[in-house]
Amino acid sequence: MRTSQYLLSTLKETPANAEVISHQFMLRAGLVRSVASGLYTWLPTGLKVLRKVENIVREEMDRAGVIEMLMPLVQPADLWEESGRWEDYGPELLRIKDRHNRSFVLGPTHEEVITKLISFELNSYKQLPLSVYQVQTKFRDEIRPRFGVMRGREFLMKDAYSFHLDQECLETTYQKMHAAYCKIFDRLGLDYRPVLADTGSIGGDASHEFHVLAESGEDDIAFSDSSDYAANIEKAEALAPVGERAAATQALEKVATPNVHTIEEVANFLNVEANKVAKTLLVLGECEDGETAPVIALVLRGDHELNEVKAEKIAGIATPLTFASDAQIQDAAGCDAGSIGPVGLNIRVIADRTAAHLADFVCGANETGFHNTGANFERDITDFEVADIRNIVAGDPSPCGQGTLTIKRGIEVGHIFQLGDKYAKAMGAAVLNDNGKNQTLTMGCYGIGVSRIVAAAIEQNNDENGIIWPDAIAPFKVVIIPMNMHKSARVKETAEKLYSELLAAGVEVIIDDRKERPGVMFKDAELIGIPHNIIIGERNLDNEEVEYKHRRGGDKETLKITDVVEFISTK
RNA sequence: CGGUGAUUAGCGCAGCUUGGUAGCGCACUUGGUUUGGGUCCAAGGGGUCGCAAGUUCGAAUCUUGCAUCACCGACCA
Repeated sequence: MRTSQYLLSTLKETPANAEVISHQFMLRAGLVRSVASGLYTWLPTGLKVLRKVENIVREEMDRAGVIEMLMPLVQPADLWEESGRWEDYGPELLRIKDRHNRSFVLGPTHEEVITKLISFELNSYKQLPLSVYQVQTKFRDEIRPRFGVMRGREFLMKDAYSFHLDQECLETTYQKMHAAYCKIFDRLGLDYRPVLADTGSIGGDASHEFHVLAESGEDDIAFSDSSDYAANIEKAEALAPVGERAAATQALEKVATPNVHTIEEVANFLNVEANKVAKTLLVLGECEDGETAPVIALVLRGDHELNEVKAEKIAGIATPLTFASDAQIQDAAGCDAGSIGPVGLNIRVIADRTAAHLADFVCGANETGFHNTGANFERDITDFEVADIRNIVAGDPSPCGQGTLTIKRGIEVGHIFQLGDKYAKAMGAAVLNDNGKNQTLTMGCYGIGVSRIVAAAIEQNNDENGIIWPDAIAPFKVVIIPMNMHKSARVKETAEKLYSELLAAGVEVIIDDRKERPGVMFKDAELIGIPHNIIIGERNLDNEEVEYKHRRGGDKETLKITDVVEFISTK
């Protein structure tokens, strides 16, 4: 490629509405342009990177015996009604109508289409197991798209689905996929971790997420410092404190705490640590049609946060988790939100494991402007349940039993699920087993955010001058930067010679043949992040040499012109 | 959806308070100059001032409504 015939589209200045590094560099390096919120055009350079990621994913899927196919972006509403997700998926599912007023969706994922297809295509257990994948555009009408292509509304995803007769077979494929994913992220050259994950709204049993570690990530990942345990904070279990709860030593006492609401204010006002205060949150329980929802109290230690995913899973608590309104709080506790406490509360009380370990603690007195001190479980609160409902915090013991947890930020770039029979049952995907009986299939699904990987790779690989691509996904392998080739016939001749030799050797090379000063060419090459730089100048030509520099840094070296092609080919 | 802020040339911004010929830098075109890290000089081209209504002799500027974009939160994965 010649820059003179290419759409380079680099920007000197950072566009005002790009916040994160990857978004800024993707715009400045001319990888993408925004069309509307969460919708992007991929410019030539960006597309090259996107395709490289896609191809690595494709190669490893193929190698793992997964078969490629392609499903439509637009899907009929019937399929979604059949799976139940027409109702369950919510407004993120973009619903559209055609000219005949028939309802369709823009596919946010393809479980429905694939499961329906498989229900027609497969008849016998002898055809199992089967794994298929596609690389397709997905559309999710995110409430707030952000960070460029990191969380766009339209994005490129690899989604794979596997079909099995039983759980054991599913688990074998799941492990193969796990290994294939590790291979993919290894090849991409990213610093990533597979972590235990919650299965979320897609449902199912077991799940791992693959995270690229980066400060700008939207997820918190918990790691053990002395084992390979890693889990999304949504999933990481908070163990019960060891030992018995301390015995009560203080009497229960009601104290006036005027205009004191938050845990911080309560702790300051009463001069105690936040970890000696219990906070009580009221949420709604499940209700039958027509009934008023019951209110349930969740008790946490003052310095801990509620884990909504864990709370939602407790039987009787409404999904999605809904906090009680001010009126419902008044009704259930008889006070404002800042003064709720478990003592004397006449509703279901669920205490977090750590909160349940408190003794002589402070809590709301269920009277606006008052708190209790010296509160104790068993003595003052007789009827309560204990559950793990908090987020783990750094320093907590690891659930694996080894070491303590630290927390890092991650960008979710892959997610694998064991789905079970949720969709197979709903869509009637079954085969005859070896007894000639109909048997519902068991499924797995496996996603990789292809376009998100491009952004994640930049988050992890950049400096003040621009992107530093991992070699495997760089848009070009080599850039030839001739110094003043419009003045020097020797430079021009050498540059052109090397360019055609590299092309002939199958190397992805771009030559900067613009009539620009050297500084401009260096800056652009660095911004775009091309790994290998060949610099050709008069000063080295007398020795039949050119300079070589790697984007990642290190000293410039000189190469004999005759050695360049081989040198680059071995990189 | 709640909160905050923004919208003036392709990009980054000023002008608005106090209404009166729409500006600057980058980019672009032309000529010259320079040539190992975003040269310098000169001359140019390019704007329904987000949209609509209102006030006014006159609106980028004041008023109202709407739209779009971004960030924080909630949501989602």
